[in-house]
Amino acid sequence: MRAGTAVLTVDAAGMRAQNSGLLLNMIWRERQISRAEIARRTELSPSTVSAIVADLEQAGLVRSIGAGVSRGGRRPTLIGFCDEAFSLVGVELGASHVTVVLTDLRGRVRTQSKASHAVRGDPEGSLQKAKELIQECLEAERVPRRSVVGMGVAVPSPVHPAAPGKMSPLILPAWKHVDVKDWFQTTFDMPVFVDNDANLGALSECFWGAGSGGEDLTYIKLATGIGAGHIIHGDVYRGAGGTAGEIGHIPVDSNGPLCVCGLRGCLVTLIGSTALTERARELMGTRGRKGPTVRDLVEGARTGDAAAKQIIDGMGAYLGIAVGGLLNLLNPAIVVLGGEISSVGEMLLDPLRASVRQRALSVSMAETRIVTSTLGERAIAVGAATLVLQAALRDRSLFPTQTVGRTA
Amino acid sequence: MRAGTAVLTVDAAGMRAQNSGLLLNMIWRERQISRAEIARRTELSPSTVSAIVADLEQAGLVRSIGAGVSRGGRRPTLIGFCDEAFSLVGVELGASHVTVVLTDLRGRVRTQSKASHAVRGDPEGSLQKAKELIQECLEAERVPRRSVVGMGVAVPSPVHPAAPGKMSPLILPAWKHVDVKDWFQTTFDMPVFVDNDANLGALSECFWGAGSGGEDLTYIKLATGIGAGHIIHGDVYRGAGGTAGEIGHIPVDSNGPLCVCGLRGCLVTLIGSTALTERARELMGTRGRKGPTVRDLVEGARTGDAAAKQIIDGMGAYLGIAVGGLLNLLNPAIVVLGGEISSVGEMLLDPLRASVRQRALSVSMAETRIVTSTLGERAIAVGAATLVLQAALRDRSLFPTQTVGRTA
DNA sequence: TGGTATTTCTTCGTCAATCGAACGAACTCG
DNA sequence: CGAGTTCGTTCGATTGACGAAGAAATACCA
Repeated sequence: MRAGTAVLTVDAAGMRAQNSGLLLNMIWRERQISRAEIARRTELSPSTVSAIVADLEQAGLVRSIGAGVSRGGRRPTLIGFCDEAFSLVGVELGASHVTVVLTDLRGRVRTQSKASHAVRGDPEGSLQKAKELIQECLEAERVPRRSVVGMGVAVPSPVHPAAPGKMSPLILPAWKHVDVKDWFQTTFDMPVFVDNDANLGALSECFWGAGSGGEDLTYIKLATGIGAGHIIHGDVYRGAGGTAGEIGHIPVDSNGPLCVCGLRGCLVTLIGSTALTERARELMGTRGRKGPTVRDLVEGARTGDAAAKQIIDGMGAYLGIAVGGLLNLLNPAIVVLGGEISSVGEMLLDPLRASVRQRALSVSMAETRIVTSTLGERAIAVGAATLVLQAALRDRSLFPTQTVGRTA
Repeated sequence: MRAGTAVLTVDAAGMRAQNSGLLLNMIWRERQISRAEIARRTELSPSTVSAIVADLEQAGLVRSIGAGVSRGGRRPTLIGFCDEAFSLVGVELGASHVTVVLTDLRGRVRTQSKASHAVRGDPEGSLQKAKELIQECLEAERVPRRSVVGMGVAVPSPVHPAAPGKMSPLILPAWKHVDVKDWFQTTFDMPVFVDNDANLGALSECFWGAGSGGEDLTYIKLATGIGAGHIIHGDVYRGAGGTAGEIGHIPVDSNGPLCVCGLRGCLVTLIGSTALTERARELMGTRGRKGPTVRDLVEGARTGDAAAKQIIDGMGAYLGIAVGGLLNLLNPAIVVLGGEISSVGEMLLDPLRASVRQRALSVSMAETRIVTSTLGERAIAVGAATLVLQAALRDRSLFPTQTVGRTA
């Protein structure tokens, strides 16, 4: 009994908000565009476009960046987005580390800082650590508090849409009594957005990586845990309870080892970092006291180590079972693999694609590109910052109204 | 590099269109509501609401339906939707039959007609059959052509968003040179919408069945083929290539029989109608010349036949593997089972839920309701009609402008 | 029973945002 | 160097929503 999308009503002011938002997005996307061109594309009248652009210029969001090429008459003045007018803070609370980035409005990292920390078991300490790192970043760039739009936080837990600050008691039991969103909001007094790490990896890829230009992709984070994030119609899709994308607990081998979740042969027990390094210890021998790491595995694969290659082949085969199901069920335009191990590139993609081909309809396979991420280890923290950007590009009022415009 | 939803720009007329559309939806959803209540909920001014309601009344879409209860002052005049003002045509091209329904704007079937036909191999004959049935329905109710909003067509093939009239050459090779959408459009000269049968079953459930009230569900059609349809944020999700929901070809048993798609142990080879009836023949013996049908199986299960129960148990177990993956990947709010066999209800749901519990995270499991459809065999044809309704509720201009208003 | 407060809905003047036409500025092309 | 084109702005007209005020209908209370 549901019907058309429940949009908000519009009055005269809402009309302006909607149109100016649309223009802001267009200018952001196009990087440089003339008023005349905007008028042609939006079918708004030239006078309206001029008025709105003046508004945006006043707010310090866009500015003139010289003249374009003539189309047979007066040369157009190009309008560009002020990428550096505001800053975004992105925080990644990983399983065992905290990463903070300070980016501009084009996802470029201005400062970053990172610290190892046992996040899972120590909420208070982790938050304190995050606070220090954030302050460090803000001070390093002498960023005035006024110019920070907001803060995005990536957490290693599903996030329920109705209570975005609460962690899953199953995944992070120690965090039971903490509300992450509230804590950051009260500590830093700015808008805070919280989401799952894989979801934010997906958002990052959609904005800045392999999926840029598209609106639908799935990102798979290969690390200690295996998680996926879906972007559907340009938005993170969280599912009814926020657990969409929990690909790590898909059973792929009914004879596999027992998983913490209670099931047997979950993907994560077979290709999670722990499983990989254990297998590496068996096949490649111990390196130093602590045995081989994922980094060693990547290194081994690069230098042609047969054992490393074998491990990654096996990983591709298992992962293919889950990805095959994904293609049949969701048919995403792109599947992006992230996490440290994904840096081996084709070495993982080849066996993966072969495995998927055995399990997915050729049609869905043909429509889907499977690639590895090129954004590196900051992808998730940047994705967190991107969550703020996405919100602000939708709702202009999130950009602080600044008196002295810093432009770029 | 994508940002805020690419909405259209708004001028004064667009403002009215948006607001009147919103109001129309609200009246449709609420069935009866006063102008004052609309004004409170939409935060539109009372004068504006009155003006828009007058518009809608003029167009024959809504009408006064008496007075409501007073809240301490003048009694409100309730406005209701004219459910019977227009008609919708829904066509289902099944694997071996053609069904046509004529519904009102509340999904109620006014007339229906159905014929067996070998649809897969005979495009021309099927279309001709459909034409006859449609004309039959239109004449039976003496529906003036003017009052038909449009036609929805369900096809047993994935539908590519970019070419909605073309069938998949893999699934329906004989239909290669036919454009279904074009054919119906030129034959009946009205708006035509085409989609996959499972997608339309899902839409039907979302509007009129188990999912009504919600915006996210997955429907699984259990028949000769096994297909799923996803409703995400109130909309059919088709994926990049239109093959989202091809759950039938998820491999659930690596030792299973070979499937037409080239893989082994696909869900459809294990729990498709053919597999079920074959298994029934083994366990229940032949009934008459042709062996047991799905109907016999349902009947057997109802009357407590042990063999039938065993077959359905097995079906639930296999289906659970696929549904478990679905819950982990997509975390829908509701999973609805459709198709003839689903009428056994709990008999299928029990083993299914047990199987899913072994394969899905308890979190996603807890958030998801798994139920059987109650809409019966017309669900898909009605879903096709609903596709037209959904489009028209979004874009009022799809409703024909009629001079003499037929109301309800 | 009658008066007052409340709620509903309409009327009418005001306001805000867009549009369209006209205009000046800047440029290309022949 | 002039004609024609394109770009951006200015200004009056139009449109739709809003707000205040008023009329109608009803509940509540003395």
